[in-house]
Amino acid sequence: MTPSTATTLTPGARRILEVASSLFYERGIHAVGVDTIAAESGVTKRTLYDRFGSKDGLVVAYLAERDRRWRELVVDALEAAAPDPSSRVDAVFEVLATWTAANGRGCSFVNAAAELPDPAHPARALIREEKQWLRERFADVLTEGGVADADAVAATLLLLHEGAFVVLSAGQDPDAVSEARQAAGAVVRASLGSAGDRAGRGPHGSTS
Amino acid sequence: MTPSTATTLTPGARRILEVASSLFYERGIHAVGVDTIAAESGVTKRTLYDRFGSKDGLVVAYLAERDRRWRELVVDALEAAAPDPSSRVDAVFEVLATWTAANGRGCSFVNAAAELPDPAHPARALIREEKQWLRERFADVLTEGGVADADAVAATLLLLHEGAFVVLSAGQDPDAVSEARQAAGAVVRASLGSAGDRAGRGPHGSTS
DNA sequence: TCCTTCCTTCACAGGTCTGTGTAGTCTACC
DNA sequence: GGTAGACTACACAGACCTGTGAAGGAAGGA
Repeated sequence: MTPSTATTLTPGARRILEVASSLFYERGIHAVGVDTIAAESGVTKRTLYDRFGSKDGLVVAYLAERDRRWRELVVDALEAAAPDPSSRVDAVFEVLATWTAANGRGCSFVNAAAELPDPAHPARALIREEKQWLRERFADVLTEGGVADADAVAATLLLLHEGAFVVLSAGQDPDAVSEARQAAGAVVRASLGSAGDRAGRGPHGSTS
Repeated sequence: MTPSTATTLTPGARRILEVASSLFYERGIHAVGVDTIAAESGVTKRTLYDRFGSKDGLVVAYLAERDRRWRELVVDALEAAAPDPSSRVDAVFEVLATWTAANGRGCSFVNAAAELPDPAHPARALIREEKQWLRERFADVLTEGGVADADAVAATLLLLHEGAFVVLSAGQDPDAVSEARQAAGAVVRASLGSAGDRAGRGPHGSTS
């Protein structure tokens, strides 16, 4: 538990960030004005600009804070899981299930990317890194589990993970996460199977 | 080839829709004002409101038109493909490759969903139907190909398809679509293998 | 000739947006 | 007592937002 970014904030700044985080996520970034954020934080606009410099600065802080909280969950889940690749990958998808249960509006990074087309926007780097980080966690788990083509399998797992987020929120399929979880399990088992023999049962074949 | 929605539009309305489509997609819906759209279409704001009623009406028309064009591509590709499930599923992912090459800002429906949180917004129904439609096309192809658990496999294919879109645009991984295409091929082959033929190369084997 | 459709021109209402300038208060700490 | 930091209060700039009202021109069909 390293002292988080949140700890270094002044009380007003922390309230601003909490309110902004909630409003940006629920309503969208462009749809929420700084006046609203300041009012709901019980703070003046002056304070908001003194703390975060600009609306963009606040947006970046919002994404960074969500990123931090989510990574913490993933890291903790990976440490708590049984050491075999199937269990560890499944733990990541369980975090997704928990996270989406409390965050019904999809992935804040994907949503932010939709609203911030400028590739030079500082938030875009955060978004890119978030996806890459998860992919690397998958690859680590698979490599440590002895999977040969860990990078390729990790790529597939990332696709399933992100696909679940989108199909759940935009497509409104309530089973998306559990579908992804099952498919991920099948992919991991197939990749473990192919380490020894190349047969590979189907992704929807018999489970335990 | 049924006469499309576009054909019934007046010349001015068609220009408005073309411009709005381009601007909404490239910059986002909230970020583009009706003044800009009217000006770039060489049309007055009055005409825009006479044709589409409101900005929301124009947004719905924009999404419906993109939906129509994309479905046309998918239907054509499915008809042109060899009749086996692997080829037909691959054809859908080839459409995705073509489409994303010309549409670098991700899925317009996912982006719209990010900007339109209200579940009652008419665009949300379009978005939900679009994802469902693709899933049903996958399920049809698999059922006709004799796959037993066609629905579950179709769900996985949809996850890979949507995941590719997101990882490409938000995650900025240029290989996302081809990764999804390969993974989809492996999933389909595995599901076929578990029905009849036992070919089952690994999930990351050679593709043609 | 009349009527409809499409579109133009232009002003305007009423609001919201991000961001700044100025002045001053309260609290904690040295 | 002095000082620094956090915060309030509030007006304001300048731009942009969606949407409407009133009046009229031009083309094509009945």
